[in-house]
Amino acid sequence: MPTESKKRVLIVEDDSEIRNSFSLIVNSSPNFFTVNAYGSCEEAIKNLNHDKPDIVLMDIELPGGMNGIQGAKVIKDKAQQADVIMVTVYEDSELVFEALKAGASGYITKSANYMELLSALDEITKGGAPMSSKIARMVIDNFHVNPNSPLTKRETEILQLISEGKTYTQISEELFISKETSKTHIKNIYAKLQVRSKSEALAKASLEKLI
Amino acid sequence: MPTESKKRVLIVEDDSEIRNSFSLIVNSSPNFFTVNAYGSCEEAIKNLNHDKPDIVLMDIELPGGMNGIQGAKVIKDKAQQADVIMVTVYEDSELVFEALKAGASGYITKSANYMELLSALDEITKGGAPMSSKIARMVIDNFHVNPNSPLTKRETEILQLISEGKTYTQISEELFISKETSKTHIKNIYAKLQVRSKSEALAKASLEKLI
DNA sequence: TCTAATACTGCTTAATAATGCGAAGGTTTT
DNA sequence: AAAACCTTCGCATTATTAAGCAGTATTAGA
Repeated sequence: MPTESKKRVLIVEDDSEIRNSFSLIVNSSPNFFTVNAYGSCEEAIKNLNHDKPDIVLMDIELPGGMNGIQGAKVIKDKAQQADVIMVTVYEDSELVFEALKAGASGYITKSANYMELLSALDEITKGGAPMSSKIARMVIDNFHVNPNSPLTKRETEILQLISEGKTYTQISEELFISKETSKTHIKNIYAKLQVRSKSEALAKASLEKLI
Repeated sequence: MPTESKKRVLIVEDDSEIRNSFSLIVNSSPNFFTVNAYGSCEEAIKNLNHDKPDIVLMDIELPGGMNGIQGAKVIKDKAQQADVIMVTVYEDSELVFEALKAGASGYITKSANYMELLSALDEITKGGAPMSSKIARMVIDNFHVNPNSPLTKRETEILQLISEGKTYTQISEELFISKETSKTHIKNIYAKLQVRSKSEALAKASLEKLI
């Protein structure tokens, strides 16, 4: 594969040992090459237009200024075509979801060996989302709706309509019930969830995966 | 591995050819065995307490009565310990997310061969979430926040507080601004999103991934 | 079959939220 | 330097929502 069609990989990692090791592995592949490797997001962002990365390997725990999550956000803003893979020592915690929200499309650990790193690059190149078993499960579990909801079917139905932004009147029209009935159902929902407004009900519903 | 420690796999699939083929593959493994194979959810659910499956391979497109998504919901309700893997011909569409919400922990295609099926079972057994590259990416993309939000930083901050169920007063206290200022920001958010209430703003924000 | 849970309807009052209008100081972009 | 945008603040009015209180009808389970 000629250099021109090789995927351009950008590395952002403060540990020079890991940085060099990753860089060597990337360059050992016929399909990828390290276009640059920086110790901070700031440097990487400064040279983004010049480096034009296809893939960014982004350390999540960067010292000082900008961390990997903020960095991913900026990179996805300035170079949407770039796929960001987070590199981290921690596999659990809220950080994973924050990174995904920031625009990361993959998640590998710093302990990744030759094979694991290259297969992550392959996976993302073919439109996938490389991640460990554990993270895949975390992500999937995040979708699951709680089967032990305290709400009745009707209440859940109404909560669903609230989440679509419907007013009392719209809900009653949609369900062919009186406005007063909608209000009663919503009152009951509030009592069960111990909230006092639609927005608060939605916050709790999202937290407890009721819809 | 003695039978007692083999994982109990339940198959729900209306096509008898696929059903038998899957059953044979499962039984060929030293780690799994087919505890039963049904053509409908109803049958499977009826015998759930007897079959005690560890893993359910659930066809998503079932004819008649209950489809695979409804089936997954009931199974996760009656047998929470069971991991459900959806089996489907379609890989895209809203169905994937519906299945995940219903409680599925994996997603494979009907064209899955020997290797693919067994590695999906292995993957789910070790706590992962087997799925194709395409679906992994769909799922991950679903987390991404739109980097081209029409909202300003402050407006996004306020929208975030709205999503936590906060009132005008609470928002103003939290941000050390007057209640009137909160109202102005929210008015501006409504204008930009073309909505007329907090709930509607949240619905639109979720749709367009603004927070 | 009874009965408990759920679904439904209505009224009143108080609290919040939504809308429209105007305005001023600060920052960033052109 | 002007223009455009962001953030902040206030007032008046109307609309919608929240809450409390009361009751009937229907349905699913013991």
